Amino acid sequence: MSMDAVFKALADPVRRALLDSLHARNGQTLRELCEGHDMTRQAVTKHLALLQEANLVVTRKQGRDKLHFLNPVPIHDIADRWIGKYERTRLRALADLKKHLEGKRDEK
Amino acid sequence: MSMDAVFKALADPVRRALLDSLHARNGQTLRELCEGHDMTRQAVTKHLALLQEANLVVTRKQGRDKLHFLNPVPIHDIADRWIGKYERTRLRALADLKKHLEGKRDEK
DNA sequence: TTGACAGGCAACCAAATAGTTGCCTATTGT
DNA sequence: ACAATAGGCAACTATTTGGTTGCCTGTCAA
Repeated sequence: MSMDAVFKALADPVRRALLDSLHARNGQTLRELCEGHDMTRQAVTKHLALLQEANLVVTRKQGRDKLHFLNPVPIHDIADRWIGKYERTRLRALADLKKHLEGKRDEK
Repeated sequence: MSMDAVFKALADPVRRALLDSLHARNGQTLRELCEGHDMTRQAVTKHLALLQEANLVVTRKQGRDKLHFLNPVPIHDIADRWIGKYERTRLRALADLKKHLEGKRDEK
């Protein structure tokens, strides 16, 4: 699964709001997800398409409605594989940062 | 600190590679960070500017060199505040997803 | 069966982004 | 002093992106 698609999908505040909305209440229809967003249904559809490409959202057609479900796995993967890597050596980076700030203070 | 700037900064693979590079060796100059990227120095400068706006990278001028340091705090914050929220209810979302898949199988 | 409602598709538009080139300043080493 | 090196700034271009409008299909309910 392309991690880049997930990062790109998370980059937009509207899309994060859509995830938040599904997080609060899963299985919403397109119309429901449009509420509170000052844009057309088609614009929201496009955002949802990106979320689906990133596998963050999965859908099911039910009658004339389309239900949207949150898939937390890609977020979990990012936390695990990518952020975890930085957390592991966070203290070293912070030490470097401290040294940098001290160096800065030394100047002039 | 604007969380949006951090997400936006992380959305680009070049910028994530720059963070990885600093993660591997902190305090690199602009020229050093340019190595291995098939683009001009100015393009890399622009990427670094976004990383600095997101407070993911901090710099110090040393003579005619500019040293770049990784600041892991914003990444930590995202893991903590944003991803943590999804992790907490991950099992419920996965249960919903399972139900959704079962529902799909029932169709037709 | 027909009107209303949920959603899909495609063309189009404007703004943001990623990149370039050209030229400038500052610092270093000889 | 001066050539080489590190980096900054601004203008320009092309592509991507976020959004719109218009129209179409499918489903439900009266």
